[in-house]
Amino acid sequence: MPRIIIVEDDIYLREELIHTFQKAKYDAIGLSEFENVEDHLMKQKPDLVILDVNLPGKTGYELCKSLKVKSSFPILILTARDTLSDELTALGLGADDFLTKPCHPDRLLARTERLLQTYGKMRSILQIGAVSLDTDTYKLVFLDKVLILSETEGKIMKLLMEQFPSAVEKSELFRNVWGTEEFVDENILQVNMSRLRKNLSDFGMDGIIRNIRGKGYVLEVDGL
Amino acid sequence: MPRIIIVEDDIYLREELIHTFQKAKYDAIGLSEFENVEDHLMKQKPDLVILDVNLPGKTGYELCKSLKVKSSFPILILTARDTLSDELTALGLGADDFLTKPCHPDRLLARTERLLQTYGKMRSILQIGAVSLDTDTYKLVFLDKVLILSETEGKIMKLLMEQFPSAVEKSELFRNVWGTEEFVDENILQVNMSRLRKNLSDFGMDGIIRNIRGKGYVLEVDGL
DNA sequence: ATACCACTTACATCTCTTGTAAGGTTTCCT
DNA sequence: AGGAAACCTTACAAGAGATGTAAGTGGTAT
Repeated sequence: MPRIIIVEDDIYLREELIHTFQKAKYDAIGLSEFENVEDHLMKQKPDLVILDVNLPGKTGYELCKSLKVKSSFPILILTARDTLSDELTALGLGADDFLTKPCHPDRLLARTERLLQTYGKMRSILQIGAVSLDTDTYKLVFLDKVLILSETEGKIMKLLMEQFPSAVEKSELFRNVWGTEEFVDENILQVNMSRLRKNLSDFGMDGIIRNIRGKGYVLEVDGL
Repeated sequence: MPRIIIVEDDIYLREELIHTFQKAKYDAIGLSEFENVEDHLMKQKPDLVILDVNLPGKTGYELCKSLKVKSSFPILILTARDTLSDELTALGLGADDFLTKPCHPDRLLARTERLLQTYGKMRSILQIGAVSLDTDTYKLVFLDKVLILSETEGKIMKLLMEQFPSAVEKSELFRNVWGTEEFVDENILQVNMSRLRKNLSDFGMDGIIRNIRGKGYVLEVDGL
């Protein structure tokens, strides 16, 4: 049951949308908090997001832009602003579809369904900016180039991308990559970090893994 | 330069569309033959297809449906029929977007651009019905299950899917997998076919590779 | 019936990945 | 400045997985 998060401040419309999606067998959730929408959203791990444009605080456009940088779920913008320039802005910011209110439920459902289908094939793909990683095969794609990482390096990269822009603690790396919290030998992590960095560097992604002394590692994806 | 194929029987509109896309730095090609559109289209290896609905011969809907079974490029339906039911039909058949004529060039370009961006991540994916194969990593996906093939088996599978529904000759397999036309030892092909079939069978795709005595092999994807 | 083609299994080789070891470099604190 | 702790790098060897060879079985067409 795909999870759809609805970001809409009009309570009445929000409930209506939730109802529409729930009737169609979706796990529809409405957000009623408009502070830190971004964090709330990410925590819910949505399969798709419906976004209004006129929101208290950050606009839907700003939200869309920053969500698209670090997420890989589709975003559908639903708004009362119906000019071409609104549509172009939305699509330009990475929105996957743009519909205007009022919108027939069937149209909304059909568009939603189609997006979920398209993105279904990419369920295993993590995305940060122009970089994407297939977590099944550890295929890294960046600027039309492809690099296939080995299993260990891939797992490290996966963790770094999942937690971006936060840092990943060493203990967490040990737990997730080697299955043990007790990192008897720190060296093994360093060796693999070294290998991964070398590969990334040859690939054109120099210096994107930064060490945090005593803590762990972070991804540094400013330039990309 | 992404290649866009335009399937539209109205000459005037077709030229206008081609011009719009060419100005936007696309490799835009119009189809003027409406017999065997499907074969013509596939030969051009498009990155995206713009499809009219009212065509001589097969309708755009029929075309869309059969293209979607064997291809992996996005399809945008552009039509004068503007009812909700038309849109629902199109989306239901797998169309990636639905726009009505007359359509502002900027809107068309923005929608096209977005589709190309979304599908860009899947450039390396072959698709036949419910089966897909990533030709970089040889990740095979079928019914939410994932199987990662070894390089040799993956290359064989790739050829079979690329040429579907035609057969692949043994000489072609030797050329593409082992880099030599002269198949000194036929056994190596048989061994790898055997291994591939075993893996596919365990994966729930039993008997989909059929031998053609003296010729080669075909994919048999009726049931899937 | 027989010759040809296709299929299968076992085994050895090879490649790629991983962890270990050892030595070097950077950073931080006194 | 000096030393310790944390981090980085390179080389090497063991291990796992993939590939090709060999040899024998089974099926099909004439």
